[in-house]
Amino acid sequence: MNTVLSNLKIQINEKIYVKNPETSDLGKKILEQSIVLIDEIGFDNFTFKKLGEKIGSNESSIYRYFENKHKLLVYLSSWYWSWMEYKLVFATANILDSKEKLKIAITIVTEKVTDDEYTTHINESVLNKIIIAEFTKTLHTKEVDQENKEGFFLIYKRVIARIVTIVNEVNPNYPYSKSLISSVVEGSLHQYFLKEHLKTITDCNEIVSPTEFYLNLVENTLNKK
Amino acid sequence: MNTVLSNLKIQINEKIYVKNPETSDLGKKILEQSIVLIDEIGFDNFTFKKLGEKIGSNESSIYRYFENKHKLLVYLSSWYWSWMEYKLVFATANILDSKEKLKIAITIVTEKVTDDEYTTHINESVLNKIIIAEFTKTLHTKEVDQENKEGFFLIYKRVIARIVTIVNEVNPNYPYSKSLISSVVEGSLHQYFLKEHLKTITDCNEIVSPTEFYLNLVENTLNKK
DNA sequence: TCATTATTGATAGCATTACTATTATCTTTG
DNA sequence: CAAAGATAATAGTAATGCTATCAATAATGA
Repeated sequence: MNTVLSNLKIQINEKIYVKNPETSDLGKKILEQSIVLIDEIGFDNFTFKKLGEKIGSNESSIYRYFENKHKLLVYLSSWYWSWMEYKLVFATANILDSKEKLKIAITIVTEKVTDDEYTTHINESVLNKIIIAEFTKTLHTKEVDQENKEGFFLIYKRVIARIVTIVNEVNPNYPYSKSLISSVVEGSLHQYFLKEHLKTITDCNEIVSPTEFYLNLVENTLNKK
Repeated sequence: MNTVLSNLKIQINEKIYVKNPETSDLGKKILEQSIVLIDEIGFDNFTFKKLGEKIGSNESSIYRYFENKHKLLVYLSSWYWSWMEYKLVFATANILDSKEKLKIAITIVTEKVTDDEYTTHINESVLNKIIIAEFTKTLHTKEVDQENKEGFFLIYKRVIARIVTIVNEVNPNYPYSKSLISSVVEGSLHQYFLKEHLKTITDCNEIVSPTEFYLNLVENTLNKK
């Protein structure tokens, strides 16, 4: 069942890759080790040549899977948000109370990520570190509108849309549900970043979690009359 | 008085530049035109060579002012937040009511930016567009801790700290004032970005402003008992 | 005003990056 | 075992991100 699940849950837009990396050993090694290498040296210093050396393969072979490193990052991001969506749907299924459902959803997207043992070649915990450090770079390019049109960010937007739906159930009169949730999802990554690097402008630390902050924020915002 | 003000309000950390660009014509042209060029082609495609061509000067001359384009972006960001701090201090001076002061502060950091006529070589409106599109890139590098130690982000953190102080006046019992304000300042840039590029996950548009959303958010969060 | 110094411009050069192309080798699978 | 497909090795090219050198101006001060 595990394999069935791990195949089913992750569906990546075909335009993001040249050849589907999930279909070969080399492809999976590219995914696995690019996560490790980007975490190690940062996306800006990451090159296909260095990745090739790391996986004992050739630069040109990697180009057969991804046009460039930007697309690879978009792929990894899509994978991450797809996995997040899966967790979200799974955790909120069969929960009838909207408030409870929202609480679970906010927790899922803001809590600390641990590795999912069902996926062998992706370490979600390290991938999460990359998303915290590098995800904004997938959006902040001159090509964002074109890539958005091609559906590169669909899964990310769908994750947000799902939570927005729950917010609208909890409080149909609140007029900023989309901004609230996009702010929570993006902001949570930012709070994790600050907690690590700019500690003086966040309250999040070993004791106070981003989840605690955001649960409180969303509750106060929606339950106000 | 205007010149006095424009000299007084902007004080940039000396470690960010090789030679102070405010001290020469070429330096000012570098600042002025780099803003225009980064806005035009994006920071990723921006090079000192292209900037040199644009200002009719030489690549190597620009290197005498800034070590690399990253430092130039850090400089422009510092300039922006310094200008923002100035506006903030100015607008909240002599306001006695904390709630009113907070309202003004949130408005200042989230409202649409228009050009400040007192500064001749910086177009704040275009600079704001760059900050929306590129500011996170100044932080999301492998050198962030080192650069933070050297004070590269001091002004940004001070802007946030100032507003945090006001939040603490308004509601001394609210335990997440730093996360709230860092979330508002960063999130506001993000909402402007979404409004432009990923409209489906924000409520902000021509009618609803990020300022409206954030004033509501902060009010609901702090006035809850 | 002439000499010194600082600033800028022009040119060259080098290592790295971001690819593309070609050809050889190695695996599958029919 | 032959053909097709995937990968590896090598080479090459244009752009990037610099550094170094030297010449030409401009500013300054003795």
